[in-house]
Amino acid sequence: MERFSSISMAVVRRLPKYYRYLGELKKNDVKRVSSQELSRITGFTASQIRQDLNCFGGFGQQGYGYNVDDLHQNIGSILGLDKVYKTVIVGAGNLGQAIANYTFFAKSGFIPEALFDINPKLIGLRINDIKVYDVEELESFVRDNDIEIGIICTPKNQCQKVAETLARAGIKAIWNFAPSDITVSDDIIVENVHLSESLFTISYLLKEKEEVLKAKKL
Amino acid sequence: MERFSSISMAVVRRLPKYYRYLGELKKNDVKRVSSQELSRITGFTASQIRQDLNCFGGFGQQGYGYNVDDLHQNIGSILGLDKVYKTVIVGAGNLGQAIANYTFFAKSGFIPEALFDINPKLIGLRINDIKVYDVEELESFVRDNDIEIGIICTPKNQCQKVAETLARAGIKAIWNFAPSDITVSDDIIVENVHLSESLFTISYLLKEKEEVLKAKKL
DNA sequence: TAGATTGTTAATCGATTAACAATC
DNA sequence: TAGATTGTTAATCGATTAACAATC
Repeated sequence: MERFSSISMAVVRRLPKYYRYLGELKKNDVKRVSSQELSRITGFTASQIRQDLNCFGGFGQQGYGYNVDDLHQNIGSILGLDKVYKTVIVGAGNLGQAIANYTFFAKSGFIPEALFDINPKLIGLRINDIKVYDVEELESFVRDNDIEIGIICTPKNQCQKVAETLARAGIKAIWNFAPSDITVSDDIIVENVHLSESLFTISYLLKEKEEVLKAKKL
Repeated sequence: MERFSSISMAVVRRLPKYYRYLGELKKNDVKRVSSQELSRITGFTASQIRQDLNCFGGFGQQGYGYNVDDLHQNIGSILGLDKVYKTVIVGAGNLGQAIANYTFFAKSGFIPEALFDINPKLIGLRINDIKVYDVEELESFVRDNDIEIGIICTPKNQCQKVAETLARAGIKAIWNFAPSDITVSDDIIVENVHLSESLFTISYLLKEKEEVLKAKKL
């Protein structure tokens, strides 16, 4: 995926964290917060936080800090959370069902309009009131319903085919949980969630730690 | 989590990708590969690949490249994939079940020994032949069975409590899928999978793209 | 006004890329 | 030997941190 903006991905990937912590402050009725306090909460430096926020505008006020409500709403809007996105979930196994049942996504504006599967036992079921369709109907469904985001929860061997179908139907973004990279046109946004890579990082760190401890003892 | 090693996390997080692509080359009976070819496949630069690999040793040979089998095995061993890790999954909802059913993890050496839940309807069930226990038994189970990795698949409001129980029982690493950060002793490895942050990144990029297109048309 | 804290520039640090001698 | 490609050093680039004037 090509990018045109000057905002670095490092900054973009911190925004959801700010958003989440600000949401918590808001829930606790905190009205103002300084970059120093945000630093304590998030673990980023105060300087970095001020730099990050200033990529998008001067949300703060000297001597005061940031208004929690305002900043929360502003970041939400920067993240595009003030609109609704229609999604489809392809693959109605455990993972697809988990996502269909995860109300937080729907609450955040990502609305699953349908699930798709090849398994006849699943087709026709309703999961969290979302209907499971035959994957044969995926292309027309996406096209006819102006679906923007496709969520791939199929096994590895299906994901490329599904991605191509979604691309043909005019999908704008793909959230891919299959443990394989997919190749689609450059103008479709692809976000991979490679769980095994996350898990392998754990085993690397476990091993590294063991080696360091061993070395220290000698 | 404190780290003592000089290897940067940027490098560590690329290792699983190398491992995966090398596994695919191996499956396709490719015997040797150059950094240039790996660059084409992975999208990293050839220079970066050589730098990364040389953090761990000279696996290549001038004029030849890298032996696929050897490199695959070496990176596997660097990642700690040549040993077996006992795990528990806390939370036997859709996500916990998805992970319990995901054979790839077990094949990679991460063996789920038990699931835990508070829901009496789930306790006693077997999922992919893994028994669901009452979460009350979590602490003693982890302690008595030398569990190394705890996988948290509970809702947000449970995860901190579960993390503390795991910590008390002597867990070495926590893989956290709950949409909240957990606070545990610094010597426990914590890997967070914050799905909403990944999703919000998509909506940011969708919005950014729209704005850029709009600006271009003016 | 004095104190606090931002917005922003400059300095530093770390990661990536380029270049090339070494060598298979 | 000639060609290919690594391992490694040096150069560049980008991201983070420090510093401080502006100002609420």
